Amino acid sequence: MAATTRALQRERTRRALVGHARRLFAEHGYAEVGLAQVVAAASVTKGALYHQFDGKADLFRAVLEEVQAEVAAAVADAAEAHDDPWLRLTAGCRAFLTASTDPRVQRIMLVDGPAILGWDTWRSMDEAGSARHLAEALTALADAGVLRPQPIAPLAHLLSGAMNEAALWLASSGTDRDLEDVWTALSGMLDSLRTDTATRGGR
Amino acid sequence: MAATTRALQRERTRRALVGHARRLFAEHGYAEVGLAQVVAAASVTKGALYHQFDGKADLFRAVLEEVQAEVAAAVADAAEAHDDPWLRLTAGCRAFLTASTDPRVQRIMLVDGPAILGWDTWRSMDEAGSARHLAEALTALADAGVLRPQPIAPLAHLLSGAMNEAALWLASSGTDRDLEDVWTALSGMLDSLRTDTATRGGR
DNA sequence: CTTTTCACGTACTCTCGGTATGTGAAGGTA
DNA sequence: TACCTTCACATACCGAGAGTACGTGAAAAG
Repeated sequence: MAATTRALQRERTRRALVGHARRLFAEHGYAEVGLAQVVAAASVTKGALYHQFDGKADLFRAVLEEVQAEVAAAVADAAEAHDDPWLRLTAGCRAFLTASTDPRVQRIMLVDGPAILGWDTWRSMDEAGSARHLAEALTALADAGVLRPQPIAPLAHLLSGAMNEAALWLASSGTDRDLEDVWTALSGMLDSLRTDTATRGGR
Repeated sequence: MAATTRALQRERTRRALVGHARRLFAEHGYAEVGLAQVVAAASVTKGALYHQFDGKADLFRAVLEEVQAEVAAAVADAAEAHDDPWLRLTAGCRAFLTASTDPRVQRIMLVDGPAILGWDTWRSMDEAGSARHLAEALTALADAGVLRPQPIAPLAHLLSGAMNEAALWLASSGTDRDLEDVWTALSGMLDSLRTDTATRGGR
């Protein structure tokens, strides 16, 4: 296929646009960033942007996809470091909490995302990312009989929402102490889902 | 005091603007609604709007305050119907879930709010509303020894986030069955916070 | 009755997302 | 290698909508 010059250039331009847009959106918020700033930072013009994307919202969507993919990868890495399904769940949750506390992630993924793309779209994108790992981990535990029999979807949404909000709070006023307190409380919630009532280590 | 003609007229105009803006914002979303539509619906002009508000975002803030006040009132009403602190908590949570499932509330309070005003501002407004009732209920239970000793703030944020997300999910694809499943799962989480491990009735 | 204030209307500006069109190099074809 | 097509952009422009400057008439003050 020759790795055509055109395809390479196209990909470089796209990378530049997404990269700079991501930085600007994260720093100032979607509404405060003009396309003029983005194309200037990427050293291209609006023509290039509209050749690659359908518009500002579509550019944001590409940025969000990248951010969510990275968070999902962090969650997956943390989970795959363990064999025990329960540890996979807790390690994944902790990794999500850590990754989502990054301000560069938050504004894009948790604040602007739903408002720009609509909640339904945001939801489906989220479930293609880290939320899928959560649902899968819960399903595996339910199948293994570790969790009390119950519908998974409502549980996954409750936990996902809890972690999203906690991450925002931690980034806003969070100390290391707050992170540990959140984790203790969240661990307690997770433990309460188990069939055995014994509390496993919180840390 | 005399209830001046001017003050009355001013208040009527403000009411009209907030009321119609609320309906339009809820129906189409903040970004899709122009100020021209709002002032036309309220039968005034942009001059009136900018005389009463600092701009579009400030108008939205007034709308959000009204919505949050109503939700908070619903929560407070439900809680005050009970004397037992635990029932006050659960009834308040259930009321919040019900009220927040209304699409007219969601888009303004849960989706657009944080993005338009910024998460910090949205958070402080939320804590002046229903989130305050949640924190107070939890504090009362902790003081009474019903809850295991633990920091309240992280817990309140986890629960608040869980309910926000659950409400959005319920409105999006929710049946009555889903509502009950969410409530069962949430009740389980709340129960797990108690000193006694006995599970009280979920309904 | 004069003067000031205030609530609002009118007309304008200006930023910014989006579009229509031009252009030159890459890549296929004879 | 001459020609033609495609593609990845650049340039110039348009329209919508948020925000502003200024005018006005009725209410309140004196």
